[in-house]
Amino acid sequence: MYMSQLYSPTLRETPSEAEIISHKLMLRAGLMRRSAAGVYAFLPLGLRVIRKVEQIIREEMNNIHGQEVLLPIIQPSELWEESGRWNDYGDEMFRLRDRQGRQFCLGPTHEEIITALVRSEVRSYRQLPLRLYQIQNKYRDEMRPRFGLMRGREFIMKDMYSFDRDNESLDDSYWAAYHAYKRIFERCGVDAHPVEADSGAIGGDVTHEFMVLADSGEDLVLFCPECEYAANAERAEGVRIPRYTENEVELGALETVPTPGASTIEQISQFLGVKPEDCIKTLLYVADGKPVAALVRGDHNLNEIKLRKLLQCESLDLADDETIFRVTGARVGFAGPVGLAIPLYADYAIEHMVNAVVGANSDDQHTINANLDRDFQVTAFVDLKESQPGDACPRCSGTLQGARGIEVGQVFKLGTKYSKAMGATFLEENGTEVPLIMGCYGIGVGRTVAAVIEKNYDEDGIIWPMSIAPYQVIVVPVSMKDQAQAEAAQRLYEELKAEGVEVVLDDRNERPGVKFKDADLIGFPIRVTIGSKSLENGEMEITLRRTKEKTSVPLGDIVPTIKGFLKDGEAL
RNA sequence: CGGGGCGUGGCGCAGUUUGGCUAGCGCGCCUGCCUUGGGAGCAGGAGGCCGGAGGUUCAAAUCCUCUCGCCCCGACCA
Repeated sequence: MYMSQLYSPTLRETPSEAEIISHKLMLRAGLMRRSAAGVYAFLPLGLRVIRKVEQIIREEMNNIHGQEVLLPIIQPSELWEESGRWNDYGDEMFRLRDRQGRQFCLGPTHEEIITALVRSEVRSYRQLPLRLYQIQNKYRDEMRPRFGLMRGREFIMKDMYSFDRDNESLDDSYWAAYHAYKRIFERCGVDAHPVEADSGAIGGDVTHEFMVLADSGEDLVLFCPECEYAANAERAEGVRIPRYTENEVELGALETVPTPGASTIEQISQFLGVKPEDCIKTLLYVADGKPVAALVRGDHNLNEIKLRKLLQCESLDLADDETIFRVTGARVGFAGPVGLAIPLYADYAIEHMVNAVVGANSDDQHTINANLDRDFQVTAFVDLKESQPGDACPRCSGTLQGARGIEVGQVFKLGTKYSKAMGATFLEENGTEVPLIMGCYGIGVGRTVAAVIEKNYDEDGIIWPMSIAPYQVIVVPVSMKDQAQAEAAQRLYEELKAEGVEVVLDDRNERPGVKFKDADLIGFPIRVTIGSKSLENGEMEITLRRTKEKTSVPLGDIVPTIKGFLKDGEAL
């Protein structure tokens, strides 16, 4: 490809729309352009990178006996009604109608489609296991698209779905995908750490997310430096520490004190001169229409996912003002466990609190010296708090540390959630009809590209790993006006192309500084510079993008040297 | 959806508070000369009904109303 013809408009200045490094660089390097919020067009260089990542994924999926399919993006509502998600998905789903008024959606994911496809064809255990995957656009009307490819409303995703006859076989599928993922990200030149995760709306129990650690990540990952434990903070388990019994503690007298207008923990602790960790936060929820209370320590946050899982409910919302008044007899901010006649679930940490400050269930009043057993009982002690760095490791005696992570992939064991709902069954050897056991395995392709850039850049631009660089080499003659340079460049370009090297010739009549800046910005791993002096000495100069290391190489050795770099591309 | 901010040539911005006559600057773009190892220089030039619609006014980028779009922070997301 000639640089003079390449449609890759580079920008000197960063468009104001971009905030994080990968987004800025993708726009500046001319990889993509925005079309609407969370919707991007890929330009030739950007597309080449995307295609390379897809190809790596494809190879690794094929390796574990995945078979590629192409599924509809426009999906009929009926299938989603079968699984129950036509309602559950809510505003996040792009919905549309055809001219007859039939309802469709732009597929946010493809469990329904694939399950429908498989149920009509798979009849027997002899056809299992089956692993199908697709790489294509998905659509989610995100409440907040942001950071370029990081969170788009239209995005490219690889999804594999596995169908197995039993749990052992599902295990094989799951771990095959897990290990394929490790290879995929490694080949893409980025460290992605598997961490325990929550399965969210997709359902299922066992799941790992693959996280690229970067400050721009949207998730908080907690990991233990002492052992292997690593989890998304929303999933990380709390630890129940046994209650001391030997230590006698002086219990203060229960007393209700006025706290006018102090309804937040911060206000209360300030007003009463106590620490937030001496207060109990009483949160009222309505679960499937019934009120429940969740207690966490004042300095902790409640993890709603944990509460939802505990209650096994369909709907869970913070109680509205009216409900709170009905249940507690007070405004928001003055609820407490003492005398509250609804189920009370308390986080483990509550068990250790002595002489706590709690809401008095009466406007502008709190109760001090509230103590477990003597003043209130709870329905159960459970893990409810949002885990955070500094918490105890649930697996060993270590202390959890935190880091931001970009979720580039996730693997789930789905079980029979979809196959049962949609009647996807097969006949076992003994003739019984049972639902298929499913797993699903996603990778955000665009997000992976963004994550790679977040981890591979410098002040001059992108530093592509060789494996996914849009082109491997750029040949830069310092001056196109110099006949000898231009010809030597052209010759090298042809030679490299003939050798199968992906190469761009910067044939523009630009000053060298401009060419170098563009080459660095776009991030070609290898640059061959052809200047008059070195050429007279029968040499050219090879510069490696990542290290900025320059080597003068005799003309005859240029091609072999480059091929050598390509062979051990990981080093770049 | 709640809070904040921004829409002015392709990109980055000034001008808006205190309306005023041909709407500016840098970069990029076009032509010519010149230059060629890190985004050169000189000269000439093209390109914007100031997001859109109403309104106020002798006069609106500037004031008022309504809209549309985008970005950031936050709210059970790959």
